Amino acid sequence: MSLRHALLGLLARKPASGYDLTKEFAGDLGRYAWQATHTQIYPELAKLDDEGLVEVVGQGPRGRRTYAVTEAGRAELRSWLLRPPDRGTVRNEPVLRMFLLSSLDRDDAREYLAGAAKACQQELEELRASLDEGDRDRPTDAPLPFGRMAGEFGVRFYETTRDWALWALEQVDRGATSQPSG
Amino acid sequence: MSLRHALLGLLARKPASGYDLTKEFAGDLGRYAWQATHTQIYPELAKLDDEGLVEVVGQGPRGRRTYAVTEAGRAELRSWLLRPPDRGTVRNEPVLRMFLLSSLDRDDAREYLAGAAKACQQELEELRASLDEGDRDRPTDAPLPFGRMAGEFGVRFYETTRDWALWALEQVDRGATSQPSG
DNA sequence: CATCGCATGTAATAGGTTACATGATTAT
DNA sequence: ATAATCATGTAACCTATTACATGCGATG
Repeated sequence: MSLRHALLGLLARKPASGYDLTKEFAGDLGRYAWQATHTQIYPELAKLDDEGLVEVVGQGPRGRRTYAVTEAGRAELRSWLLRPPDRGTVRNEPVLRMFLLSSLDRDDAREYLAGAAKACQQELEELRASLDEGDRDRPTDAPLPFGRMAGEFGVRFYETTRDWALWALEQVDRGATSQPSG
Repeated sequence: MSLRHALLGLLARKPASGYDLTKEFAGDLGRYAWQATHTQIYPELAKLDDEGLVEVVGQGPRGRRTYAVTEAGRAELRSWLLRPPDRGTVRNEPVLRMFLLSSLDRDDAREYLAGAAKACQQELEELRASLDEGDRDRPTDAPLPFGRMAGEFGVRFYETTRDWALWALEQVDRGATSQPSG
């Protein structure tokens, strides 16, 4: 179960409420690594509290509860992170779509791949611009914040996916010339 | 729901039994795009059959049933693939781990990142060798099979992840010099 | 005093995993 | 005979999504 470790990891950086954590998942974290919404997060925080892995360290207006990770929680997080690299769950819908394309009509596949490559390129440019902006406001030798690491992976992942789509497009076209009858 | 479309896509290439499909998910498809086991696949095939998206086209020993996609199923698959690029579910545990590293002790993070980069490199080399071998047995201008596309994405994904890990390692080290007290 | 954002939750349903279970055929 | 592989399934449990629901506090 990765959600609880994601929560422990976020709280290990600094105490936060379920609401704060929900916002983090709505950003780059949720976009490139792991999705979650408040309906999962609140019950999971309650469970972690029961198990003594997190604790309430402050209360605020509107019933706000600020959680922090406990020593036990920190130990659990560390042991999870340093466990041997069991290859975890991978479910990537965009990639699945690309796989399945090969089972379709050539013209449809070509159109889709070209569109996908273009869309990647566009998202890439937007993301890169937004990261560059953030970098400008930060001293060059400061340690990178959490979100910046996420964004960097996003950039590289888009580039990779785009290039793969272009490559796949070539393969489809090559199939078209070698099998002119189908 | 992506599983049903994965099944339709596989069957659109050629008719197969639940058992055959299970084996496909155990390979590169399940490794880079979408995981599934027989306990999900058999019930889903039954549902697709009820809905008229697939049909039984043959029986074999031990109760083996070979399914094929129907015209309705093919239409559903096509419409799913060509639907506007709603950014789908992303849950990638290895990437999540890397994100959370920044919340840990510097020495642990450094060790993990170096290990992860090395492991990526190793998997990459194995995969690349296996793909090269397959390529040798195939005519140069033949259309690439399904699994080959998957493998290619795997190679590129490993390269990207490895390079990102090395970059992240540099960031961690940079943090160490700029904040010698922590 | 209306509206927006903060902040929390529950319930129903859908999707996915693990454990359990059975039996036929083929290879040794 | 025995074991391995083929081939199917069910049940219990866990994880995730969608829809519904409530109320406080700040801003205009």
